[in-house]
Amino acid sequence: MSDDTPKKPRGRPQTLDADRVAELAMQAYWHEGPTEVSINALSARAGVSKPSLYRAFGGEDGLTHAALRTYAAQVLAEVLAILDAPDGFEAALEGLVHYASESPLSDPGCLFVKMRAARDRFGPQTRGLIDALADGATAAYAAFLDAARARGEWAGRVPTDLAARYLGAQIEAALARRAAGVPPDEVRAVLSLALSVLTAPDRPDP
Amino acid sequence: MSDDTPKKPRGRPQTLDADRVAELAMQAYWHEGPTEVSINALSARAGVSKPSLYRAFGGEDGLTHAALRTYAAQVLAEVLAILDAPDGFEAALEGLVHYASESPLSDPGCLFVKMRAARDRFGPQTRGLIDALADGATAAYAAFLDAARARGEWAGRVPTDLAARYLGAQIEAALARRAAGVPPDEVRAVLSLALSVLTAPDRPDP
DNA sequence: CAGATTACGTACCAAGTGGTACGCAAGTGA
DNA sequence: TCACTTGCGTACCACTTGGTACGTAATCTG
Repeated sequence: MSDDTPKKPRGRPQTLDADRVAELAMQAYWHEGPTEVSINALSARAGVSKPSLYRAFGGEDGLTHAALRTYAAQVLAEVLAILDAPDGFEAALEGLVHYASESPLSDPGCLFVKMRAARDRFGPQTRGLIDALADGATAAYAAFLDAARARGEWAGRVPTDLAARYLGAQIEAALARRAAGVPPDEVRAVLSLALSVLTAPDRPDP
Repeated sequence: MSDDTPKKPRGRPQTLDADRVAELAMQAYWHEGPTEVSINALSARAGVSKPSLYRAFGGEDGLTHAALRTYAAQVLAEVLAILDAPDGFEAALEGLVHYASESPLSDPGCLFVKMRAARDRFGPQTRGLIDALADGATAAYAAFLDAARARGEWAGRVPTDLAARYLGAQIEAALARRAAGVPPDEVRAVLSLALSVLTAPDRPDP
């Protein structure tokens, strides 16, 4: 309760809704590819002048950062929540497969995957966020696998950290193929086959 | 023997070596990414004027087409030759894994994969070549698997065409991860794990 | 009301993009 | 020698990119 005074600002009232613009930018980057959408086009589409954009986000880096932040809060969080599903290991895996191959949510691919692929086109803020999200994702995968192993639902002989990386790589590849226009059934077939490595029992040693 | 006369051309002699320029363009696109290299930069680097480039290749589409053509003849052909190795199925697979994960040849990734990912940034010629090469690759994979099955070296229960798509997808993903800077050992570990689906014996039905 | 303060958009900037008009050099044939 | 043909590069084109200088409109304080 130190700075509780909601004193009105003095000058002209602000009419730009930064959240709305960030959301719009996210959609554009997501569906059309982050390298395909220019600031010029974006400001025109949002009905906002370019200087206003720069005032609100401080440049392209700030804009891409805000867009990715929005995407993470809005989409990635929901996806990672699949891992905490109460139906057990195989059900969570099935949820992941569904998300990455068939869900209309990822029909245009995944903004995070796309931005990760074009990582060095972005400024330092955005790069930092990309890296942080990547770390968070693999950590979440690892925790998921650890928990499953502890609960006895997963008995794979593959080390947990390799399995986590594997899981991440396969999901990412599926999302990339999705964005490239591969039909969902095919993406699903390939992804299921790949993940069967985790669910299938080990081959007996000869 | 209809047009056998090697009559000298009439005008100024040509000094531009189109093959050399195509090779140079291929290297640049390959190592720096096909969308990162502009015609301006390329013509400067090749010590050739821009109009000369346009005369020789007829525009950006022609240039990217020539570069990819060069890459296909020079690199992809050699890679596909791995599939015909006389040491058998597993050896050929091992060769593929080595190529896609550790070989310095694919340290900068694969130009074909990169161009396929940015497919719709290119003109019709280049797009056509990309599609043709993609079809050729999956056909080669399918033929490889068919032959292995016929020879009795592969007894996987997975249908051949799915296995071919799977193989292609995994190789492509490995090359993409390679280009993204993932360390070779990690790429290899993930790729080997993925391909173990093909080599491991089937799980017995319960 | 006057003056300070703030956010707004017009109109610009330099740099880079793919692409080309055109004059000139370097040869061949008559 | 002289016309003709051909390849070459300078110097430009229109357009897009990310980014900004600056005048002005809208509000609060005095």
